[in-house]
Amino acid sequence: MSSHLAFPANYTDTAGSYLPSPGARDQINFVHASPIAGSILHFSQDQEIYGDGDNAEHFYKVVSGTVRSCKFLDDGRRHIESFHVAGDIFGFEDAVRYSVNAEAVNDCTLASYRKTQVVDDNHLRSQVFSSVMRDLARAHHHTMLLGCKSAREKMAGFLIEWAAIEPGCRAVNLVMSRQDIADYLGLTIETVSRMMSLLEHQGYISRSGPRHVELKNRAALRALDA
Amino acid sequence: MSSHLAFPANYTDTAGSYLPSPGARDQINFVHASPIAGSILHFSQDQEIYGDGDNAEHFYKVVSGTVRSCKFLDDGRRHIESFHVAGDIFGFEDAVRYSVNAEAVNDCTLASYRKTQVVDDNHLRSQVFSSVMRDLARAHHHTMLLGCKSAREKMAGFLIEWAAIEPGCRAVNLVMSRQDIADYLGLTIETVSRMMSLLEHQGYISRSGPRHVELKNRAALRALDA
DNA sequence: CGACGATTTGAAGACCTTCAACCACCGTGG
DNA sequence: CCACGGTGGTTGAAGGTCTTCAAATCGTCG
Repeated sequence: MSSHLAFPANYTDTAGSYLPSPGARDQINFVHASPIAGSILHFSQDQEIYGDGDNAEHFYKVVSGTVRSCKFLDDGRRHIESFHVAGDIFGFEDAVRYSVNAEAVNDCTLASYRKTQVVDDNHLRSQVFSSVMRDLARAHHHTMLLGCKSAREKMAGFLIEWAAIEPGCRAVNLVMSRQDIADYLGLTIETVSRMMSLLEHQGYISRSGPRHVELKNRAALRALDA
Repeated sequence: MSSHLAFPANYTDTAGSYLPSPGARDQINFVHASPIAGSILHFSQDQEIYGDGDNAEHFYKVVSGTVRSCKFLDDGRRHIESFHVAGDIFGFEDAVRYSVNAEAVNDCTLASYRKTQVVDDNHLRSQVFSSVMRDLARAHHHTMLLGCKSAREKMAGFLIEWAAIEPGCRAVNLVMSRQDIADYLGLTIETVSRMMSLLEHQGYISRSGPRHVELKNRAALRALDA
């Protein structure tokens, strides 16, 4: 990726939401409806997709499952930058090498593309651009969660984020571990756990298993978020 | 911005750094060397450039001065998303309305463009795309600062970020107030002040006035950052 | 000089973390 | 069948970091 990567794209304005995967469903449908320009890959839980420092020749689109982008500090601290769900594109970096690790949160199926493919494929290019804009909006929302929120507000914001993935339904299925949530929110697993219990005690949510949360009062949660 | 915004661009891979304004100098030079496709505007300190919710028809390039993008929460808390310095493009949003406020940190000069201009102007489009990719990388770095760093490390990271703006020189001129720094780092002004004193006491920096900092040991600061 | 805002410093308290123990779930194997 | 061990999650108590509230100092501009 030395110098010129042609990047023409008719991009569709997605009325940018900061929430995960607005339009994710459409994109899933697209994957199924159209021939996929990339090759299909499978990864099992916690498997590395690429590593910080690897050659960033490819980027990926999630067909099914969930992927985390994370970074490790020298002393072992881990920071999760983002989660990618079905329809999301990730790994398209403006650099020779990846700056993060990408790992499968659970078993997942990905379509892989070469960065050079965006030169010829208008539709793909447009999707990549939309994806980058969406990532930017999400990253900004993430900085707000991390920068000026209490633990309870962070937890509420996280749940609202994930509730948006399945818009119809009140139940949120947390596919990631408490450690993943903690490293995403800049908390410890104990605090995450405590905040879950607190939100339940305060009537915001109810739980039927650690990873299955029902939102009892979405409006109130959203108020904590914004 | 209803649906199709043509977005073809030959973008140059800037070997993406997360630090502020890699290539800022080139872009400044470009501003001076080429006819500016946008109209020139001036803003005085603390003046609003646009507000959260305004129509996002335009975007801007900083010619001189510094701009902050920030968001206000209902209860008055403020979060600073990013600072934009000479050469940076900001306000190019994938939505009908801005999601943040943009304000002049100090007196500044901007070039303003309509979003539709990117359709015809290849060079501008390319710059916008590079800018978006750079913003994304910076936002990710910002989430890391906020998410898994102590106050001292945040302060060090911030100084390193600003030192990169004037790469040659050891002295950093902080154009923004302590409150701005605090709202960017998710700290209070008192903590920012204390960390400045601490870093000075520990020999990382020395100060000749509150906003003029000399980095005595850049390598050590960088170690705190990464 | 004097006044005002910005910054620094101090002391007490809140929130989150750390360290530790406990619980729930699940597959294995006796 | 139940005992056992392992993993992931929850809860409790003590401690540390950052915040809050308050006061002092610095800098700038009239």
